[in-house]
Amino acid sequence: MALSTAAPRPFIQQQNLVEQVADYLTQAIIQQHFLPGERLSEVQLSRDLGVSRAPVREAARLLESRGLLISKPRRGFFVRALNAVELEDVFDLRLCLERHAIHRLAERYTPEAQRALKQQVEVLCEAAASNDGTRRIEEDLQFHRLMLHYAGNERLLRAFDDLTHELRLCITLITKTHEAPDTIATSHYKLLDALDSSSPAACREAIDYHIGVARKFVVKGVGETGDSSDEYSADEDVLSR
Amino acid sequence: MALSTAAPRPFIQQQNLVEQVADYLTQAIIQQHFLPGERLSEVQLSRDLGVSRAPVREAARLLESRGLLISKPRRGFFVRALNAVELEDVFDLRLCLERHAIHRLAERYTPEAQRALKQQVEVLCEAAASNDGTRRIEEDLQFHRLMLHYAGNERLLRAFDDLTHELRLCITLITKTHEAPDTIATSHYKLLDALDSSSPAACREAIDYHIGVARKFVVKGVGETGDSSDEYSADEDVLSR
DNA sequence: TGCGGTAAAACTGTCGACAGTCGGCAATCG
DNA sequence: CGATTGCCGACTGTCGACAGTTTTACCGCA
Repeated sequence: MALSTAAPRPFIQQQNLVEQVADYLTQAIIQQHFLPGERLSEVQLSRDLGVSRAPVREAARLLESRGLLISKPRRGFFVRALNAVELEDVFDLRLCLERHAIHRLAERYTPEAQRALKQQVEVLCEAAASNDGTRRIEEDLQFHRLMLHYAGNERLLRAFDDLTHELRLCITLITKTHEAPDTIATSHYKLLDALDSSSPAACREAIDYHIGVARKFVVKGVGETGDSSDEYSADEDVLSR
Repeated sequence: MALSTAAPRPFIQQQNLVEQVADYLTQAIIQQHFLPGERLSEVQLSRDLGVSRAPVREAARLLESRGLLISKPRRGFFVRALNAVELEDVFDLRLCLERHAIHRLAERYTPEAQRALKQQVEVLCEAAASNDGTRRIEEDLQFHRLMLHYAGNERLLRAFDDLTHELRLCITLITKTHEAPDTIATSHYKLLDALDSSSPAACREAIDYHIGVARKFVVKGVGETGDSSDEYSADEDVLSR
């Protein structure tokens, strides 16, 4: 939990402290330095990072809004642990967003978008071949992010980004699962082909298949490690207010 | 998924200062006490509300994550002003979410859901007849919230709630526009009929029409008042990172 | 009168401190 | 011996203060 850097004034120097702390926490969480369900102490973090509690609190709130942390009043922040149902919901929402995006994109598929996506697939394949699991995942997400971007709806992109944070929460669990580079390549080229064809049905089929595969991968991977019980989610009444 | 509202809530629930401030700010914003683009001073708010700056800052961060405020580093917080494009994006995303939701709901349309939605339409009609514009809007949103809820994807509901905050940002502008109660009634009963029919095509058509009408209403209303220039959005590169 | 530069004012980012609260532990009672 | 109650430590919620930066106001100068 506590990192080794015990210097009175560690690496962090200038720029927004809140963002730096947020980045640090994000990395620590998705790299499993903080385990799901683990409680994070504000003072402890302040000491470890050499900053006061204010930036830590604000960063924690930021991560809470991104779904990486959960706050219990007067108890503090806990690392979010996705159970199986929540994971299914995440992929269902992802399907919802990407279906919409690919249709919108097909309506306005410019050569520029085509070029950018094609290039990104190449980068992705390269990453897949390099055996760097984390980078492969990031490049994969970046491809989809590009799709959402060229779909032309900034708000849609933001919703996807919000979701992405939660995706990373569980995806990194299965970084080891090494998908064959050519499988990834064909999987993504299918999306490009569907876009080229301008056929809504083809687009939908392609994206459904694509996300279905990803979902199976992650759900299976998480299922093996076991979904921690959500002891912190105190059965909130979602209909209130 | 707990829809049992009988959860043992504590009788006295002393609300956080943060939440109280957030509620105050939210109300002040959607009631146009703070104008779009206006800068909010932390110290000013602290003085006015009789609290320190810490809760104000945290509340502002919260509203920022909800899209009601925008923060510029070392400049402070500004009330978000939606321009025409952003407004279109909001309704496009809403269409995306609700299309998905109504399909999921059609797959698992329980009598309980049917009853709850029907009842909510009645409440909505009553509100529409009462000439209370704000309440009409809230009951309308609550109907859609119920739809999303019974669709069975909590994450989808959260995405909708996030969007709702931005919807309120502009909807209240046109509170005066008084839609006829029977128009609202038929508009929503069409959704229920589509759900009863269990036909995906009918569901999609109904929700497309429904949201299309709402969109026109709001876009027209905002267009009249004029969309303030987004001088605070410093042309950020959305593709970075 | 218009303009540029400087200084004051105001504000945000950050910090340390205090008080109320929660969870755990131990002493007490049945 | 088990359950209950009171106490203790730790931690969060909140506060006021300081430093650096941005904005504004003012003044001299052309």
